[in-house]
Parts: sequence; C-alpha cells; structure tokens
Amino acid sequence: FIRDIIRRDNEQGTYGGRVQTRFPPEPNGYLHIGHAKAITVDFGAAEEFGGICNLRLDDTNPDTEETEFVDSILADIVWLGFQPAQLLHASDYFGQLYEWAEYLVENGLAYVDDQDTETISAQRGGFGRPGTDSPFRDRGVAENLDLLRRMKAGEFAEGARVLRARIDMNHENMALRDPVMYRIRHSHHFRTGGDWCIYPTYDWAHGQSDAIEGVTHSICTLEFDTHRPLYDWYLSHLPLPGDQPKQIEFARLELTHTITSKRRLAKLVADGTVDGWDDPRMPTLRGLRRRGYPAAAIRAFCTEVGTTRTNSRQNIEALESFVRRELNATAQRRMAVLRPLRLVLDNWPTDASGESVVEHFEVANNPENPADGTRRVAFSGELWIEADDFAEVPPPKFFRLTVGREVRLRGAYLVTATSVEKDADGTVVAVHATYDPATRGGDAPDGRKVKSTMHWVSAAHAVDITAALYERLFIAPVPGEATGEALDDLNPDSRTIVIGRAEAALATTAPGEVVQFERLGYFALDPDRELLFHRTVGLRDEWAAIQKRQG
RNA sequence: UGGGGUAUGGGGUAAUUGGCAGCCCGCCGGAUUCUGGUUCCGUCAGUCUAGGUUCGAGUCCUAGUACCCCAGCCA
Repeated sequence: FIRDIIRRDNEQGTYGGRVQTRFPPEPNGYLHIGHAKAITVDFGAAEEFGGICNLRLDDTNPDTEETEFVDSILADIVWLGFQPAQLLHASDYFGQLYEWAEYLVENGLAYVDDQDTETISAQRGGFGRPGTDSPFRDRGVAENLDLLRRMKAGEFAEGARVLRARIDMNHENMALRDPVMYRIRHSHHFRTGGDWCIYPTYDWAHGQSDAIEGVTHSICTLEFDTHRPLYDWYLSHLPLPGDQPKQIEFARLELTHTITSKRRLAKLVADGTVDGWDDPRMPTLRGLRRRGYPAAAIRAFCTEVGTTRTNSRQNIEALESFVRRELNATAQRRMAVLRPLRLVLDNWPTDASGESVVEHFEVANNPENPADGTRRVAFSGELWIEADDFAEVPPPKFFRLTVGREVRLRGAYLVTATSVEKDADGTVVAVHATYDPATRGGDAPDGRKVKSTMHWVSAAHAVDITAALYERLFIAPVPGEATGEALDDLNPDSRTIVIGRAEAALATTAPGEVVQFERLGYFALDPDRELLFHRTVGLRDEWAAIQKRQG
C-alpha cells in the first residue's frame, strides 16, 4: 500500500516526482530483526522509485544515546546490504528547531508552562475526559519569549518548565492536548555536548527534521498513527523551506519465539542470560550474522512478508525457510559427526608395515553448485559415523545402518555392518563392518541400491570441533508457548555444546563462513573462537519427524 | 471510558478497485535423488458475524463482534 501511495503522489506530481525516505533509529541500542523490516521498507521504497534514503539518528534524548550505537547501526545497515545516501542527525537541526519554536511563540502557538510533570499529566484529562487549561496557557508573547530564552540559557532546573504547543486541551486526540515541545535536561549530549540544555521531544523534532532534509515519505510504525495529526499540525504552522512531508504508518514485524523489545533484550544482556548483544541466540542483526544468517536471506524474508497495516506475527519457520534456501545454494558441504561412533572395516587392507591403507576421494563441495568444485577427503579402515546413524535394533522405517544391512558411505564405498562391540554397560562403542571393494566411489557395478547414504570421517585424519547447538532463532519458549513475549518462557537449556569430529578440510574453512554438515544442518564458523560452530537452521529430516510423531 | 487503526486457509500476504479468491511458509501424499537435504508434482484448507444493494460482493451500504494503538518532560 505504501507503493500505491508513492505511485499516486508521483502521478499527481505532489513532490515533483521526487521520492526521499529515511531510516530514523534512536541510537540507544543495537538493531534487530524488527529493524531489518523497517530498513527494507525505507530503503526499498526509495530504491524502487529511483529516490534516496538517508540514515538519520533520532538523537533528541541525551540521557539514553551513545556514539557506540551510531557506529553499530551504520555497520549493520551496510551489512544488510543497504547504503544510506547520507548519515544525518536530528541534533543537526537543534538550531533551526529552536528558531521555529520562537516563531510559534511569537504567533501565540506555543507557551512556557511552569508546572511539573504530574500536574501537566493530570490536567491532560483522559480517554473521554476533557483536559483543563494550564494556568500559564494564556501568558503573553513577550513573557513566553523571555522564559523560553532563559530556559535555553540554562537558568532553570530540570523539570522546572517546558515549552508546549498551544493547540486544544479538549481535543479528542490526546496527542494534540498541548504537547510538550522542549524539556530541560542538563545532560551531556554525545554530539552537541553541553551546547544545549533544552531538548526537543520526538514529536517536535521528527516532522521538522523530515522537512529540512527534503523527505517526501516519512515511513514509520503503526503506533505513531495517532501522532500524524500532530506531525501535520507542526508542519502546517511553520514557514517550511519546501514541501510538507507525508507520514505513512505500517505494522512492525513480530516473530514467534522471538523477543523484539529493546528493553527485554537489554535485560538479557545485563543479567547475563546471554553473552552479549551479538550472542547467536539474540535476534539482533549482529546475533543473526554470527549465527550464520545471510543478509540476503533476511532481506528476502522482509520483502516477502510485505508491508501492511495489520498487526501480525510471523512464524519463525518462515524466516528459517529463507535462510535454508539461501544457504542450500551457497554453503559448502563438509562431513562431520557430532556424536561420534567408531566404525571399523574388518576387511580393509593394510600396507607392508601393517598400517591401515589410506585412500582419497574427490567429493563435491556443493552438489547444488558444481562450480564450487571438489575436495580430497581421506578414507581409511577406521572411521567415525554419527551415533544416530546406527541402531542395534532398528525402529520401523529406519533406513540407516544396522547389523546385516548395507548402506553407502558418501562418496566412498558400500559397507555392511556385521557386529557390534559393547562396553560393560552394554552400550555400543564400535560397529564392525565389511566394505565391498567393487563399489569404490559409492556405486555398485551390479546396480544394487541402498536406502541410505551416510556421512563419515576418517579417524586418523579427523579434527576436533566444538559445536554449539542452539534452539530456534532466539531462545526457545517452552513447548506450546510460542509467543516469546514473556521472559519466563525462555528455555535455559537453549544451548548445548558438543565435541565432534570433522574432516581435515574444515580446518582451512574461513571464519564467518557457513558450512553444511550434510544432514546435520548449517553451521557458522565463529569468527571469535576457533572451530566453534553455531547451528543456524536444521535441515528437514523425515526420520526426526517420524521419531517425534512416535514420541 | 473518548479517539484512531485492523480483520482473507494453521501462519503471512495478494486480488486489475464490483467479475474465475492467487502466492509464500507450514501440513499431508507421491516422484526424483550418492545428504531422510534439494528439486518436481499433487492434496487439504480461507474472505470476522448478521442483514441489505446487485445478474454478480473479499470489495459497496447498515448494524454488530474481536484484536491493536493513544492519557511520557521516551521514541
């Protein structure tokens, strides 16, 4: 629908065919998946109509904002794949905003109120209850101007006075009951330092900032809907340099199993539930990136969900589906086992000195993309296979290895399990098997088929890996509670660390890359710690589904 | 409580503005497959309710219902 609005404006020549948007975060935290949607909408709209989109930091509250966040916000936007035309700050306009404030005062449209927050709040009335005028509402222009200048000069204590727009204390829209324009804050601002001790509120700063920058379509989220009349009121009462921008609201993105409240996320970081803003369980863009979610997948997802005015919550599965689609096409395949079980080929040859012969196979790096080539993988008579891939007593529909059954070791040989070795507890510690030398490469000359192809790692050539397995995108709520709204829902066991074995080629994989461990899913090589992996999303596994169904 | 906003399969989103309700995710079934992945084919399933206008209504009218937002000197 945003598209339709812009198209109509272009047809009617409202802004001379010009399209300019902006992404206006407050620099008080890290960007998360919800922001990705806003970024995609803001930048996407400009891109589609040949316009521009700026990044504007909405830094009107000196108490909560920091430079650190400005840097991270810009970096995350660029990582997502967008390039702001300019990096701007609302604080750049403090001077202009103040001049306009005096202008409104001179026109009898703003006044200084000497009352405190509680009193003003009480006078505002309530839903269906009219407000009452402040006793200072009608003081003269000269006195207002004098007081405003003294506010600016720093003569008053914090909270002593505010500047309010003089609109209508009985307006049915609470936003128009003489909203506050300036509050006194003797705080250090990360950009303007101590230059100012009065700071504009969001409402007083936002539309004017848009107008100054030449924004045509000011896209924001639904909760600002009732502020639009105020947005328009300010702009229509000011001598603007250009066209009056238009505010358009859309529904923010919400995901199941995902917390997108900055307050709650900050709490998780503060109380140590997660390791930081970039913890792979966090829905921040940094967390997602560390977890291996490709920017392209996030962008595609945000585009797919569309922009509407309907409050809704997306299933996390939808996002994961985009991640899988992207990773399936790009991730390099490697063989690894997370829960190693020894597989011994009893008829594997030994060389003259009695050592197990080593053979090498060329394995495709990604069957989806032959251009990615192949790699050499060592094979020998002693291997590691996934513990789940063997069953002493196979359940129904189990296709993998069991005594007496032949399966394929991917890219190598067909093998048949012959017996098991157990420890004192009766736990299987090794599986013995024979291989068929005629099946080198994995195909039987007689054309016989096997129901399963398994991944494997040569024991003598394996490297250790530490894999962190995470539940879901963030922290999985308890089963059945899929809202992610309450911190109480969080699963404290959302991370499991396992020590596995992988083929030697993994040691040369670049940090930050995502590999697919065949059937096990996609893993991101953590840039910060050597050989630590985060599972991004699992593959769809019919066997796992069957197990789940059977309880 | 006054104002504003929104309702389309299990989830999300389209519908040339009154003309065959389409697409994505998921589910289920089948085919292909050296990953129980991928790919392909197919099935199930929807216009919040009640009236009305019309040859024809998701779309227009009337009356309801449900959910979301607003009473910061946060954004």
